[in-house]
Amino acid sequence: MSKQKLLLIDGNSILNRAYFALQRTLTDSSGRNVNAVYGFTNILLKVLADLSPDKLIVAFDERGHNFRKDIYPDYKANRHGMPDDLAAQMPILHELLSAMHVQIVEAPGVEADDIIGTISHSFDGDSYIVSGDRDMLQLVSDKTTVLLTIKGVTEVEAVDLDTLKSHYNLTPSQVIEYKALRGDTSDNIPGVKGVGEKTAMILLDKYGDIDTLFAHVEEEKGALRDKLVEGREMAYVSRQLATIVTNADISYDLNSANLPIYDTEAKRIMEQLQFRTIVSRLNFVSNESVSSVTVETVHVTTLAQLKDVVAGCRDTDYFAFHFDGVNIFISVSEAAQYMVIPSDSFLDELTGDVVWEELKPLLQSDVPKAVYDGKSLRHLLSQHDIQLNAVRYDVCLMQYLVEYRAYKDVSSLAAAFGYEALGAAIFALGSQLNRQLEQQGLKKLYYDVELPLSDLLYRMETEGVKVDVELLDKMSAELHAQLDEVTDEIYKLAGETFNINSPKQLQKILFDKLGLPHGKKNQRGYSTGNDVLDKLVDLHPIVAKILSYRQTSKLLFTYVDGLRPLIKNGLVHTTFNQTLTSTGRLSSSDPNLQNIPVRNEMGKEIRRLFVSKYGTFVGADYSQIELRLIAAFSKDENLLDCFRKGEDIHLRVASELLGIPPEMVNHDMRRMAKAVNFGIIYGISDFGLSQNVHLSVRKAHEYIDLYFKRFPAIKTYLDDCVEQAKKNGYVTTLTGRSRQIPELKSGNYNVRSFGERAAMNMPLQGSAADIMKIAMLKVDEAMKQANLKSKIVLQIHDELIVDCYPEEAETVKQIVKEQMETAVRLACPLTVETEEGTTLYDA
DNA sequence: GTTTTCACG
DNA sequence: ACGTACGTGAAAACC
Repeated sequence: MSKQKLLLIDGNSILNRAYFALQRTLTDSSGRNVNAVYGFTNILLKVLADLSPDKLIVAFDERGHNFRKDIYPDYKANRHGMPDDLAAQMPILHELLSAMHVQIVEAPGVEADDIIGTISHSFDGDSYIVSGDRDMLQLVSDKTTVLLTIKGVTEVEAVDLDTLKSHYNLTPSQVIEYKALRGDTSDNIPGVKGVGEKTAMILLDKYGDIDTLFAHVEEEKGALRDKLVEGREMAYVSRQLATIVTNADISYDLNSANLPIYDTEAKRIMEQLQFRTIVSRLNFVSNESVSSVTVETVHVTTLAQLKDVVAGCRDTDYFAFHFDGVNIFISVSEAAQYMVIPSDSFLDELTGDVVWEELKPLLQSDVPKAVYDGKSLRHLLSQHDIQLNAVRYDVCLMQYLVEYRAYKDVSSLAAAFGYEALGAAIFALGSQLNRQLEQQGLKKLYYDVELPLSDLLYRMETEGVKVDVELLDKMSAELHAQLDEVTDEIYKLAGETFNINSPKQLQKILFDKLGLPHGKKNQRGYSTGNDVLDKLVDLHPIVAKILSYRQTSKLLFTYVDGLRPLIKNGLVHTTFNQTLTSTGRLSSSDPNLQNIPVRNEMGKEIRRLFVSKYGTFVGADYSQIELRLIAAFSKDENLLDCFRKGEDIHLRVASELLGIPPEMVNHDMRRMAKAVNFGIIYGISDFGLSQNVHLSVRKAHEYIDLYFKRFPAIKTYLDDCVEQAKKNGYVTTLTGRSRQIPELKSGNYNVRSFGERAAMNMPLQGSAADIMKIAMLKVDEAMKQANLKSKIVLQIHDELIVDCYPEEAETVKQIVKEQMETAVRLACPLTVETEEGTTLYDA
């Protein structure tokens, strides 16, 4: 568990700042001025977005007895109360915050800063305090950061221990000492008369605190000494006034200090306040689904009971089954579930063996089942020699299609629907999500693609890929030797030893010690990425060595030595994640077999490590599938014509862009056109293109304009994607798979631009993924029909790898090519190329 | 845990 | 003026 982030808002301070920052009046539907509430809400949303905290509390001053008045009756006497116009907005803000279920803390006689001091002091995660009040800086610590509003309330400046030292030259406790000397007219803290900002800083620098100062006060001379002696008492009173209490008697509940919930009530209030832009930016949830469900859990302890449960399951439309590796949950109702805990003690009746023997026929039967992540469940059950059959509802897959959300496990999915009992949750979700699939027109995608695919992926994972362990050892030794050599040369050239893997240390060597010109900055210092290093390669021999070091160490640690612990009986079994990406692609991990080097010769050698189990690999990949899709979707005749004639697309685009015949296009021109084509797929931007081809942004912009002139239908199509996304909030693929793009509602240009590019890219990348998934199932089916024993083992987005018996290789090639090319019918032909070889290098 | 870098489509 | 190509995962350093 990571450290929790708690966001604490100084309510009065922020509302006050917002009021004075927004000079104009904003009226709500009933004519009240709500400008301060509006400013407050904006800064709250901004900080929430920037920081993504886990918890939120807003603190307010409470009018009433104030102990500071006991110390100094004039305290805050200068504040002639708030303007009526501002005071009237306080209850409106309270109403809004309550509607968003934000926890408000206030206590009689306690000021907001004391509330915040107390909460942040006792919170053991990281606290972030938002305030316009510089007094708050005294609360800064290694776990507390203060976000000060600047420029009114539109932005905040984060002050932690380092920035407090570097920008203000103060320690947190000195913030108090400073105020004791200087005072504060706005709170009517007197300070020492005649001591201002400058003098206070000088004195603090010299003595550190006022105790030391007054102990040495006789060393000061002249007027200053007199002023200090005179103001001594006031300084101590001021210090007490300025000190924020960290043990105030307040009550609050961190457990319910949740982030704002934007439900129908919050929406209603915001609409009433006429916060139109805010309303359009937020995703509101309906209140209906949040109510929690009570479920009865029956603990099954005897064999007779278990037999009853099994009989009950056989007698229903479907039942839910869940196994987390320890406990078993079974449910035939959304209001109740059975829990079985297989015992490992032979004294108990329900030992693991007994339980699994009883459940095996049920799980292997044709009785429909609801499960969460059937693929993982299959792996778990296979350890008990059970083959799961007839999964109807895989609620993990269903949820992924209905609404893409990163529910990382079954508990968070169940919780999102108000369930604590997993069995009952899976049962209920089965039929509920089925209805939603129906409503969204996604039943075909689920039943014909994703559900059967999860079974195929299970078989692919189980099949595994064979590794040449002997070669692995040899490569490891070679690369280690190579790496040692390069390391020595780098140390020699640098004149010292350092950690080459550390960007921080590398920066010091390259830019400070060797004085090489630095490029772009990252969060701490200058980037040492490859694109920067490439430009420096002619300036110093060390640069090439570092690039060589990087390449070798990447290959060695990630692909060679990194692979070793994942080898089981000479095989590696990747895991395909079917519910991770926002576009519908698969991802692969442990090991990731979708990013084995191929782009340069040295890296490609890694592919020799992966060898065929049955004799030979057949590889088949779609040629330019995404470009063909954009041609098909946009119906751009120019592009379609090119693909129908089977021409070289990059060559054709280069010739169109430069206005020269294809035979005049040279290698560089083609490379540039290729980059433009990629840009189109990614949601083009002039900057992105310029970075990629090393062109000026201006030039890149010209090429993009020119491209759209030559391929006007593409422009229309891409604009349409963005417009659809703005109108509906989502974009879709060929199969109806959808992706929400809330970024388009952002007030931030960059976030919004990202949303636009994603809206252009997802239908292409996602449809390509859809097609490949359909193709995989068709290939699998066709191979089964032909009684082949060869097995699909890998999918690399637009490429399939089949582990083949040599005598089946030719048939497999035919089947794979045929099925992939005809997986769907489009306005643009799809073409597939096949290769064959005994290792992944050759295939 | 987050950042940086780099491997892939 | 902003500060970027789309989608991923792994390793090491950093904090």
